[in-house]
Amino acid sequence: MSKVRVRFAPSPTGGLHLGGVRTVLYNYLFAKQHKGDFILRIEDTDQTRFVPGAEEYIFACLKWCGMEPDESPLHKGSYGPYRQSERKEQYRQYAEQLVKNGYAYYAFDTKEDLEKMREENKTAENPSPQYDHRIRGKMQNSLSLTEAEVNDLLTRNTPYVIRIKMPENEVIGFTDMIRGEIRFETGLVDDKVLLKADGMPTYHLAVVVDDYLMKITHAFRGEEWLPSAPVHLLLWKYLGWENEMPQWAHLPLILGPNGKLSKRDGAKYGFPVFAMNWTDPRTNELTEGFKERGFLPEAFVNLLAVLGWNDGTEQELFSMEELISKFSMERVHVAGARFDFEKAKWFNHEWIKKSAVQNYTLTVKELLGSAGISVTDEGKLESVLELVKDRCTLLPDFVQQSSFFFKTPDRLDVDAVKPKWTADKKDFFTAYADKLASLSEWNIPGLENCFKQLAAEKNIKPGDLQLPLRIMLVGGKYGPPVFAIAELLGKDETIRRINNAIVVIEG
RNA sequence: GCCGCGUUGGUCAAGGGGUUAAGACGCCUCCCUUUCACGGAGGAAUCACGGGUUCGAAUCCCGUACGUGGUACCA
Repeated sequence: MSKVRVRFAPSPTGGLHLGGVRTVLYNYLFAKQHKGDFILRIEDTDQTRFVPGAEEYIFACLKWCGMEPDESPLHKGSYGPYRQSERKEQYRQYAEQLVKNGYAYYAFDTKEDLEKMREENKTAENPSPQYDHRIRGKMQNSLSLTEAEVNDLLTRNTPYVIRIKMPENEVIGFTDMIRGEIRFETGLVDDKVLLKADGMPTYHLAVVVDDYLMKITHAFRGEEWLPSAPVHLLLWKYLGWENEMPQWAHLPLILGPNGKLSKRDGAKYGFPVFAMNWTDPRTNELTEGFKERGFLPEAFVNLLAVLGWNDGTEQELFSMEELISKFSMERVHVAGARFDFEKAKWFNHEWIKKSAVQNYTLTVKELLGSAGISVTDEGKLESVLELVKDRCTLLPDFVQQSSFFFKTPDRLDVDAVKPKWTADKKDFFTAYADKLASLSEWNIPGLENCFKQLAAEKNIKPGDLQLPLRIMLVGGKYGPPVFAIAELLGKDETIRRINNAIVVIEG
């Protein structure tokens, strides 16, 4: 069997959203599992939709997710170029070959002609008339015109497209790796444009030609492509490559709160839809990314992998390596899956807990930096992160959970203490600060024993003193166990915070 | 409208003729912890509907409804 080769073929028109990343992921997993190649091909045949920066952005997203292509415009391979715009000259010959063999034809209809045709044939029962076998005889094309007329138009450089000639009455089908047998009636499909007037191929021609030329063995794409599958099927056949056609799988859609997930949903419901922040260079509109929201790439990949796939066991947390060995296209769910941001957050929380803190120390350090807290002692940062990671769902949560280790709180939640504040308590804390100064064992048991002994001496329940101490050190009602905080804060800082807090509370 | 694909709890889902219909997220209760979490123990679903086939159907077949995608010289 020949080497597995799969491809992801985005058009560089904007951000890369969830569904796109999942398509990449399934391609990548399949390729790596079979020791095959993962190819990135840029489908930039629509020059009117070119967006500067979009291609670089796609590479950045793939890199962040840990899915490097084996071949791409940036990774050398023997099947380049990997941008369809740079392959432009290759497509025409295949389109012409189809015309010559009677499988396609020239069409000279202008935009206005097409509009007119749609307008005239539009009825309540048929709101969107197609350019198909019933209509083509009435249009301006090499099927309806005489050879002389066609030659005349051609010599006068009349713009034309090449359309596939769909058979009137055939049934064509294929076996989808996920869905099984799928059939279509060719008479119901329109004569899709294969080569545009500007000489660029449409997706339909380009995908077939390039998949063939690049020796793609398996083609995975979104379910939205299923309706045009008969066109591609016929093209493989008409071009004489039927035996080399890749195996296909059409991946289920990822849905938003209502309907297909769109970037608008993200803005509307407050969750990211793109892998990374994307700013549209034309409108300057920013669409939030999972990365910037504080997701770990491991979590992002994990949650995407199980949105539509599972291994049949109860396992939910998978590393990339596990996914590579366990993934199977046959176990991909057929139905679309609704994206649930709450569950997505759960995955991130789990990955924060299970990862070594070194995995995100740098990111947290940057987050703290932009919150005005500069960390110089990275060893301490790591200890802090280890201590607080159970309480952090998204990376930015670390800012609140760890700031007070590096910076004396600006504001104490005195309201949490004042109502129950007494002279006895003031007395206790004054004495505790004193005793800490001479404490030899600066560790959790030492701090706690000292605290409890003193509380017993003063005849106060230790429980009544814990919250005030927390407020003194943290500023609020949150954070890890209070003696663990004191331990990391160190003797001087702990004593200073207690004494300062007494003044604030008394005032 | 037509065509394709789909339909198991709010969500992700296992299960593919005989099960008390797994598990996870979220929600609720309790335990742990006199912070917040983590962790632990519980609670809540007759598998869209209607017909078949069968001794028996969430599982097979047909229909209906609903959802979703396509119906561009966009991908």
